[in-house]
Amino acid sequence: MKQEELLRQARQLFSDYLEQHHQRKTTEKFVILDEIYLRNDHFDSESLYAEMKQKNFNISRATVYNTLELLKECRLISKHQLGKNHARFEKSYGFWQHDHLICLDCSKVIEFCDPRVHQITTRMGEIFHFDIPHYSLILYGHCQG
Amino acid sequence: MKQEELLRQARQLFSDYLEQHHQRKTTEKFVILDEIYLRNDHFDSESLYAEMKQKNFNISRATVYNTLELLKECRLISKHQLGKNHARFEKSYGFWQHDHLICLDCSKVIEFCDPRVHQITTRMGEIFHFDIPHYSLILYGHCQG
DNA sequence: GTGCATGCAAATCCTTTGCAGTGAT
DNA sequence: ATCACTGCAAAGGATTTGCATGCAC
Repeated sequence: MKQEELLRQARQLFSDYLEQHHQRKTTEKFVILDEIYLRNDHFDSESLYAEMKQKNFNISRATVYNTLELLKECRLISKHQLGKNHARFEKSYGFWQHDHLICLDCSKVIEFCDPRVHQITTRMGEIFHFDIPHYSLILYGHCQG
Repeated sequence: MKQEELLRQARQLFSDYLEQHHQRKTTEKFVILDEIYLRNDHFDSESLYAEMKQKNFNISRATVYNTLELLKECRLISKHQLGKNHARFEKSYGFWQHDHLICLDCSKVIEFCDPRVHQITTRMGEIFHFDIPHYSLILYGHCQG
């Protein structure tokens, strides 16, 4: 799918979500969505905020955080808490669900998929009678090891 | 294994570790180790610190954090970053490695084991040529779901 | 005796909150 | 016209740091 088409659909999904949840469709929210879907990396809130400033969008940190929360709720982005002061976000609409392998030396992030992860969440949900809408799997290692 | 025997071995392992890493064997470090091995829960640094205060051990937060770090390095405890301001520790010597399922509603923590987790870490290590000494798997769900 | 570890408090980091003003409905 | 959303700056909580003192070696 083309990048523009993906963004168009993401905007539509966000718009629908805001409507359903009686949230106002502000310019700021959509500017932030656009910015995120232009990026292809694992970014943090500060670098997103900095990029806004640099492009002369007068958007506050509070709004960045509020919008990231909304986008997370409607699953247009995913958030990964890689460590205490190390939260990272990435766009998720139109991409495969995946997990992360992080190098403890150079902080390189590798994405991987393994069907067994889903099997585990399903099985544990059954065993303990939990509905499991979300999980976090992060492998920490040394590259070239 | 009896609790006292487990603690005795943990103390010995800690002592050896400190010696090998040229760290001083202070009273504070061993008092903290004892305190942790008396507990059977997933605790945070503040509750450990509070318990010290309550028992009239004059130990500072700095020392609590320093010692937790050392105990983590020598694998006598494990640390789980359940969310940004939500780190939890538990003793790990003499216990099976396990992962966690957390209820988003009542914060209940369930421990589980699944051999597929280890298979995944091994496989990804092979594929990406990483040495993977550590990982984190946390499932977030709703109980009674 | 030397100098690393400790206690204390201030500093730090990311994130959240309070408030007054703005703009979406 | 309403009142939820925004920008700004100050507050917040967990953890780290700096410095003077004390204790392990």
